[in-house]
Amino acid sequence: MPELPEVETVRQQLKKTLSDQPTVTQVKALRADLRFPIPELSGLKNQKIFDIQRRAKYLLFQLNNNVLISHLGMTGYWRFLKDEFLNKHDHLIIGLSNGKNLVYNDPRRFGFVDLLEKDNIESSRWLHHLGPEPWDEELFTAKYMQKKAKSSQRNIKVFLMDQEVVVGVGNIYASEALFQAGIDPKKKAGRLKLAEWQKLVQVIPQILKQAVQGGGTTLRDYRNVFGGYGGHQVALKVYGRADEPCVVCKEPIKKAVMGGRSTYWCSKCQK
DNA sequence: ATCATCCCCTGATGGC
DNA sequence: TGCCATCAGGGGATGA
Repeated sequence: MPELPEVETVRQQLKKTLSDQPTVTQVKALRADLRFPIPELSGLKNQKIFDIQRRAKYLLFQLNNNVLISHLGMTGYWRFLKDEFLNKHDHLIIGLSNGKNLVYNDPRRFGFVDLLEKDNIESSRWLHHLGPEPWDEELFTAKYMQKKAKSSQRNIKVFLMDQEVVVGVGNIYASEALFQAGIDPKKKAGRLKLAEWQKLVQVIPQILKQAVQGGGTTLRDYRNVFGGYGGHQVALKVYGRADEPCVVCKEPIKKAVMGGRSTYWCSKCQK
């Protein structure tokens, strides 16, 4: 479900809503596991949530002694519980000192939570292998990408979605970025010219930022913290638009499965 | 080292 | 209406 822009939207909304830095008063897991077992969370009690951060597609709840890490998988979302009514697939409730209850809902349970020790979370099992943030101008450079792709036989679409290469780009924004950069998704990553990497390195952060500004993309499941839809789906140029005319040249948009996922592109604009 | 495949799970949709 | 197949935005584990 959520790629970087959706997770970032949720982060910003959570951070704003929890700006009073509440203390955890109660934690209740309604089942034993999501994608992975839900760890013992009673230690969160009496810890203050003083910041909400993001790394890749992970949310990081910064507490006094721990970091609660949350991945939304395909269908996970956080919201604030109204009244006492629980929904189907509510799995985790975190009671807070400000009277709010934070709830995690995830129908497919591809998401998960874990509790990390505070120091060195970058070396944790969830984060240690991750590539640079696309907004990191120091690390996410054309040179870096070219080197990383040097011996890769994979096509560029699949390569861009590899979180070890660069984080946050999922299936939607990979197609969108390649359209914006004018690059054929079938092209082998190892054969891109430096100029093409430069274009991609410029376009990827741009596309992700625009999507955050649009409140993320809701195609089916994604909901923000207030239960609302994203707004960015209207701005997608190729994703989900098979057979529709290209917004630039009117050529019908192509669709094919690459790396097991639907990929959309314009065969005239992307070479 | 690199990469394809399988799999976790529910729900929406469309064809018959 | 029911039944069935297909598909969905992620990514860890496995093994070639």
